[in-house]
Amino acid sequence: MSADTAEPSPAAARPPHFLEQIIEADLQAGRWGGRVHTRFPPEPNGYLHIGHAKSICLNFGLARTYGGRFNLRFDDTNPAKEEQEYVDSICRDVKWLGCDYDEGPQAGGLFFASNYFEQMYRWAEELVRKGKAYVCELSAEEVSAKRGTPQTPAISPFRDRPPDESLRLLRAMRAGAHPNGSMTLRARIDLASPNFNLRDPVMYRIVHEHHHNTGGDWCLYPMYDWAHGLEDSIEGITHSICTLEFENHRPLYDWFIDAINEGRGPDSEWGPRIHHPRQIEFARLNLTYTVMSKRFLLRLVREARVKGWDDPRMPTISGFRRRGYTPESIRAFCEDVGVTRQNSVIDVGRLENACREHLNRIAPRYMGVLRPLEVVIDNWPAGTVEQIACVNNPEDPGAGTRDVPFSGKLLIERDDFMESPPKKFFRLAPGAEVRLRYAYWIRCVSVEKDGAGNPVRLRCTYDPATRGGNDPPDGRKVKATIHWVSADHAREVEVRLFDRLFNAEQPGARTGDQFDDLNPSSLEVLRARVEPALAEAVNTARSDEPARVQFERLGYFATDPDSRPGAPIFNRIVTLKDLWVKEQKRG
RNA sequence: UGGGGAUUAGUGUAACGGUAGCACAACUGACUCUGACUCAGUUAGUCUAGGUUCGAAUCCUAGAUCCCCAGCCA
Repeated sequence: MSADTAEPSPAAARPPHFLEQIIEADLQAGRWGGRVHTRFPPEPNGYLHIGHAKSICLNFGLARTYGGRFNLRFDDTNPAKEEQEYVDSICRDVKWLGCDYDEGPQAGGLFFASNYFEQMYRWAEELVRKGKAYVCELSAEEVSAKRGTPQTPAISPFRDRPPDESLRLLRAMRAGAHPNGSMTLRARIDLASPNFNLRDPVMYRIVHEHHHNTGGDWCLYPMYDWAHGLEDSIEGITHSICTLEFENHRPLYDWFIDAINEGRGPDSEWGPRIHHPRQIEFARLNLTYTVMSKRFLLRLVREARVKGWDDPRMPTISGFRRRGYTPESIRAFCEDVGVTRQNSVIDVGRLENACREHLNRIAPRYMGVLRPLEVVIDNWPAGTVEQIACVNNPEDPGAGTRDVPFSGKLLIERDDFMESPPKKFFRLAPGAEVRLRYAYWIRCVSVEKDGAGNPVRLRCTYDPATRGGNDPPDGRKVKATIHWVSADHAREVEVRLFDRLFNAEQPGARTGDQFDDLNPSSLEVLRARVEPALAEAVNTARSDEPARVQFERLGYFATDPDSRPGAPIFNRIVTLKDLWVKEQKRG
């Protein structure tokens, strides 16, 4: 298993990307006292997806590269959407990815924005007293109506309310004296700014709702723009990395911290200045044939179009985990796609490739037949069973061999036989000869069919001189090797095959509704027949991680948690590359 | 229409005034007891138009295209 540990050190092999360049320049300039401290700040309102994985790996990787720390922080400022279930799943996913926030050299810790509510509130009162914030009694609809246009300013009739009065109202808001939506605390910035985010943004709104962490302590909840920079500041974050759509929010991020710091200093009545991190934006990950929005994924789950957040077809981290992806391969993928400020769409095939690359190194091989076709070997000595030694992993010489029983009644893959094969079909056909992997060469002498004309049994002969699958002395050649199982020894197992969830490269591009591009047949469940050693290996596997194996010539498979003792279920993680499929599509 | 960003082979991504390189995809071929893996090779690119310069993907000017922004979401 030594191949498993070989993961290239990411930042070493390539030129530094723009974030690394920024950090190196900051380090060079002595900013932050040489510290690097990053964070991943999810809102617990859904499960993490592969796009989040990129952000997690980025933030954690930066901390690792520069000997810094990495925090996991829940940005839990909206109780209406957040749940403990999501908190739990996020913690698990981040750890599974190998980005440990509470153990190891990068451990910065686990935090909740909601634990800072008291501190944030004190700063809010400070801004009110400084005349930088005021209580506004406009309704949401009125604010919207008075937003103005890019050219005309917004209108806010309460912005000149005296600080004392705002302070009194703010305290009443906090005390629960007012219903949802009746008033807000707003920052007094610039009603005419072409950046709408600066048109006196809301800092606090009233939400009478139970919070997963603070329970009923608060009915006043901070908005993202007010809260986020403060969270970063409190934790001593140096580089606050977020996605491109927050670019227009950066002036606000800076404004709030500057507003708090105004008048602060060593001898100030307000206290010392607070830490001011730097927000930097990068382009989020997009994948072909994939929808990444949490809202949409939630809909898939709620409308039962998939079996849950961890359905192996979902682009969630838990979905990939259940499907059988390794964290190593997801990390390698995130490293591979790079970090820039350009919007892009990555070919989902690259994720699959990263997975194949890792699994090829570590997955033991077995033989299994998905759609069986019976083969009877006419000249096989009746009643005899031979044990065939099979290589466990050609990529890993230390993996050894196992015995697979061989007999006169076999099962092969339906796709490996064609009655009237095209020119480039090298497998079994009437009169044709193939190698059974590690076993013998067989020749098809006749085909038995059912009433509908479908082949149900192949009658073949074997060549004893090809024992072990080796070339016979007469110099004969075969162009194909196929997999097989002994019919009477094979175990039946459930296999789940997945196709992409969407038929369109960019779901929703056609009609505007991503649901219109859902692939109706993205799941196929089969009863497959596998060699006995596989069934045994699975029973002894650890339960916290799936057993991952290669079915020779078919793909990589992982045991699903639905498995029961003696009744394993295999998810196909990804197929092997298949040039024959490509050849067929070419026509 | 206002503001903020981005444009380099099919897709991604380097090159930071000095030979446009890499990965994936595609296509050839070699190897092969997995039509896998591996290896070798081929095709193919600086959004446009001007300018500065001995020299421009890089700097300047003008334009084009795409993305984001008018939640009491994050």
